[in-house]
Amino acid sequence: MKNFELARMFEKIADALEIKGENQFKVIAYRKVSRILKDFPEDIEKVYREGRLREIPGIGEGIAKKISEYLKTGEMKKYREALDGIPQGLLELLDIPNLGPKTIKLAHEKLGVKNLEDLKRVIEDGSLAKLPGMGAKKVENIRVGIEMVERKGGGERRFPIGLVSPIVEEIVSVLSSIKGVEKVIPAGSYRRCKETVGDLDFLTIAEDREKVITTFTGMPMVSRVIASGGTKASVIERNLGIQMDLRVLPSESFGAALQYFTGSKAHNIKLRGIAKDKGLKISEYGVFKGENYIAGRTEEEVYRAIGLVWIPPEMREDRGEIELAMEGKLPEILKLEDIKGDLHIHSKYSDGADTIEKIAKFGKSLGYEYVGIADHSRSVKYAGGMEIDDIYKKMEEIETLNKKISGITILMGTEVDILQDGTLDYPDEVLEKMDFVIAAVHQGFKKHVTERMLDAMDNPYVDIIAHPTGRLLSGRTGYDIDIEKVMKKAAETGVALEINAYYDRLDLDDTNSRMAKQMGVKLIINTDAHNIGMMRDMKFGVCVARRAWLKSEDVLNTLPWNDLKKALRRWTS
DNA sequence: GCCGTTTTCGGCCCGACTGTTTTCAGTCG
Repeated sequence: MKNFELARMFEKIADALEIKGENQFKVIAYRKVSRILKDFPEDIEKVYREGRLREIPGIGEGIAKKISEYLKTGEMKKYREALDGIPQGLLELLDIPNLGPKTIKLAHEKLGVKNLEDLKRVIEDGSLAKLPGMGAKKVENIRVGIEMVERKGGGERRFPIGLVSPIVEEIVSVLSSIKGVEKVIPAGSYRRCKETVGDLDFLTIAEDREKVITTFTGMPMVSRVIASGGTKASVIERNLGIQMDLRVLPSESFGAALQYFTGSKAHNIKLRGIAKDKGLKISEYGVFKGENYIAGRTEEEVYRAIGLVWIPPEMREDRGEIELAMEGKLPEILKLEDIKGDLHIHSKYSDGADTIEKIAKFGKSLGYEYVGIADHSRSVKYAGGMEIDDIYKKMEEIETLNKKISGITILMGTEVDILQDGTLDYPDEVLEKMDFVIAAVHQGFKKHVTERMLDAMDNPYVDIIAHPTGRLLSGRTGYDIDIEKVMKKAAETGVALEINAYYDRLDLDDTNSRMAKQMGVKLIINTDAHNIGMMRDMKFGVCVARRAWLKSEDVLNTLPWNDLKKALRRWTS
C-alpha cells in the first residue's frame, strides 16, 4: 500500500515549497493531502484504479495527476522539482522551534546554510544576527530552539494516553475541589482521545482565578513553572516531563475556548471557513457577527451558531464529520457503556496477577455480562504458558465459579500461540473444548508473520486474532506483516480482529480499524489485562473505536454472550 | 493547489506574542 509513501512525499514537497517561498496556500494544500492520505482507510492504489481519486475532498486535478503519475511510473516530476536545490539537512531545520521557513530561506540564500551544523556556525560567528530583520534576541530564541530539539533527541515527544490519564484525573480532582471552581476540563488531543498526547491543556471557570493558578503551579507533581499570569499558567510535570497549561476563562467564552483548544487544528480551520461564509467569525472568545458576540457559552452553542450539531471530540479531525454534522447525519458512535464484556484477560493460571473469581467479580462491578479468561499457551514459557492438564483443571474451576457467582458468565478461553511454523500451540481436540480461542504471535516477529496468521485463520477453532500488528507505542515497531492481507483473510473467514485496549498497544489503531471496517472485518475490543486494574483500560480501546467512527454494531463485545456466540466463527461454521 | 446556494477567479482561520520595526513580518498554537 502506497498511502504513507505518498503522504511523506507530499509532506516533503510542502516543506520544500515553504522554504522556497511558494504561495503559502499551495503549501497548505499539499500538507492537507498528506494528512488525508495518512489516515485514509482504503488503499489509494485501489481508489486510483477505480478512478475515484477526485472524489476525495482535498484531492483536485493537480494532485490526482501527481498520484496517478507516481502509481503508474514510480516517479513524480513535481517531487523532484520541488526538492531540487534543497539539501535534506535544510528541511530538517523546520523542526526547530522559533525558526520558520522564511528565516531558513534567508540563512540559506545569504549565508549558504545547508544543515544544522551550518546554522550553529552562523549563530556562533554572529553573521545570522546581522541579516536584515534579524537581531540578537531572535537568534537567541533559535539557539534555545536548537537546544530543545537536541535534548529530546529530535522529533516531538508524545506520551501514551494511559500514562497521562492518572495525572489528568488528579489535576481535575485537585482543582475541582477549590471553592468557586465551576468546571475543570482537559482539552486538546487528550479530549479527542488520541492514543498519544504531546501536552495537556486544562480549561476552567473559577471565581478566584489567582487561587486556581497558584494551586496549579504549586502542586507537588510540578517540577518547573514556565509561566504564570493572571489568566493562564504553564508548568512541567515531574515524572514524565510533560508540559501542562491551565487557562481560567469567563463563562461566556468557555464553550468557544473549549471548542478551540480541543481542536484538531484541521477541524477548527474548516469550521472557521464555514463561519466566514455565513458572515460570522469564530475565535476562542466566541462566535461574532461583526462586533457582536452571538454565542460561546457552551460548545453546543458554538456549533449551533454556524448551523451544525455538536460533534464528539473523537471525531474532530476533518475527516468528513463537519459535512455530516451540517446535514445532521452524524453516526451514533460506540460508547463505553455499550461494552458487555472482555474476552482477553489473563489469570493466575498463566502470567496474570489475579484469580478467576476476582476477575469475575471485578467484571461484574464494571457492569459486564461476561468475562473471558484467555491464558497463554504452553510454549510461551516466559509468560507461564499453560500445559494441557492444567486446562482441564481450569475448566472445572470455571464451571464451579459459574454456579457460585451470579450475574456474570465466565468464559473459558485461551490465547494460543501461533508457532513459527504457522501451527497452533494446542491440538484441535483441546481448542474445540474452549468457549472461544484467541490466536496470537508472541515470538518470531520477523519470520513470515503474515503467512502464519493466515494459516492460523484457517483453523476452524480460531475466533480472534489478538494485537494483529504487535506494535508497542513505547517503541516496538511490531511484526513484519502485510496487515491488508490479514484483514482480507479475516473478512473471508469471519475471524475477528482485536482492538487491544492496553494503552501501550492500542493495536489495531484507529486508521487500521477504519480500514478493517471498510473491508467487512469483525472487530472486538479486549484489554489483555494482566490484573483487574487493567480491565479499566477498556476505555482506551473505546477511544480507538470512537476515533474510527465505529458504531455499537461494529464491535462484537457489545453483544450479550448468546449473540456473541452466534457471531464467533466456531459456533457458526 | 483546492474549491464554489454569492465565485471557474479570487478567495483560502484567528489571535497572541515577539522582535524588529516607524507600521509590520515571522512564528506559534
